[in-house]
Amino acid sequence: MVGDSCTAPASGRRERKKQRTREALIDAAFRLFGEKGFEATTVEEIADEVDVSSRTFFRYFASKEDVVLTFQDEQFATMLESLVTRPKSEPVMTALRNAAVAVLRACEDGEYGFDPERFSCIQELMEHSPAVFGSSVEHGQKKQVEITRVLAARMGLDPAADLRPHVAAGLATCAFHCAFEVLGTRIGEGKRLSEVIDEVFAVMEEGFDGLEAASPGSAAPPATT
Amino acid sequence: MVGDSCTAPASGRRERKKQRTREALIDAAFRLFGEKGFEATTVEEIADEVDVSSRTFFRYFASKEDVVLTFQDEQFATMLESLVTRPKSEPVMTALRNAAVAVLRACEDGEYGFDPERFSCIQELMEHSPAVFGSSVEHGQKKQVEITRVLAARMGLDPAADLRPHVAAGLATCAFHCAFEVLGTRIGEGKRLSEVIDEVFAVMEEGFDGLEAASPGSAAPPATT
DNA sequence: CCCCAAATTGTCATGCTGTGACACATGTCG
DNA sequence: CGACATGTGTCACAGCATGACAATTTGGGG
Repeated sequence: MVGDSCTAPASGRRERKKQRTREALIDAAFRLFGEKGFEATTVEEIADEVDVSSRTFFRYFASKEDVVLTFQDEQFATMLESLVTRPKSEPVMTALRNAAVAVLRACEDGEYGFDPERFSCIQELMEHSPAVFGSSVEHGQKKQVEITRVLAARMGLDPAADLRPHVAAGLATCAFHCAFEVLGTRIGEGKRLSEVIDEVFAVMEEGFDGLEAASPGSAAPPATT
Repeated sequence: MVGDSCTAPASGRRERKKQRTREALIDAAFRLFGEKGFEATTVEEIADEVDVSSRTFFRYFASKEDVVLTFQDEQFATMLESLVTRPKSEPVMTALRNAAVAVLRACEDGEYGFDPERFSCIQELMEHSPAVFGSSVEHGQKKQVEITRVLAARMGLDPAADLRPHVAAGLATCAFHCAFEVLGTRIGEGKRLSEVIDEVFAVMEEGFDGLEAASPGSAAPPATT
């Protein structure tokens, strides 16, 4: 127990099987969610589809929502990576904006390991299923503290002593929520999420009252990566 | 059915009794939540305390969380009222800031119908109970569209055609989340929520990168009402 | 006063989520 | 192969939430 050297010590076979089961559960879940909707799909049905017991499902996922959240976690991790990669010369909001746009583009275009089809499926779920929407918002809010940490480091501030990293991280989360909400209105029709979030960040930087507070330096263009 | 003249047509008595039951349920719920925590309290216990069946509880509240959300709804309504009262000369963010600070002060000081004790009780619940926190965030996100409507009207914009009211409303929601989160860290120790949210708005207006983007006109002081 | 109609409530039944306990079997390693 | 660990199925159970129906209370008239 002391010398716990390996992260995935178990010999390959077991681990691979678990991974396959997990993937199978995710696939089955998304298929059923797509066919019958999230609420109308029971855990038992998902488990049956993969031929495991319901109990086993809950050994892989803490809840039905967790299957969907899994994905959000990956996006989130990618966003964080993208964020730390941004040159320190960029203003904070610009870095956040570029990181956000980058990760959404990746999801939409299937770069990295992302599956565009599943991405849009999740968007559907978020719009039509309150439970998914709710848990996603909640989860995002919890994850926000990680953004705060990264930003604090980037800004050279102590998150326990300065509000700014918290607010900056909050604005990023807010941008996602806004973009998502707008996507469901007439403004967002036919637009891609990455596009909309870019516009949201633009509005944040420009301000609301006429042209009163148009920022000086940081009117950075969308960035090509 | 056509000439539906009355809002509360039912003869006063019935209505009053229902109201009493409702209040009793809320009181019992908060008392138990305070004693044993939210998750450890079952609906049955709450109902028993008031001597009604569990089934009846669910006729008054859609869920256990709903008891807490009831409150948030009142705060929200008050905030909206406060917002429409703000002079149109104020910049949007200033109006939001003043409205937010006003409603939180009211909660803290027991103005209007607010109960300060219950207010702080809810804050406790939000910090210690994921379910409450989650449903609150979710609920707030849903209510945000109402802020968007009000702001759009104030700004003279069509919310279906312009991003700005959506973003402004999002920033307000974000300010609440941030303030709340910060309250749990060392920065917020001993501070009142109204104080913290005021600071959060200040940071939003000032920007993050040194003094680079300090806003010109709208550095409004906290406002005394 | 008494009966009718409407609203409120209790009871019962049911489905689903999520968890704990325990036995079984399957993979792992010496 | 044998000892051990790990994953899985089964069973049991608690809690949330909802539908259906009967019983009760309440309010309004005749």
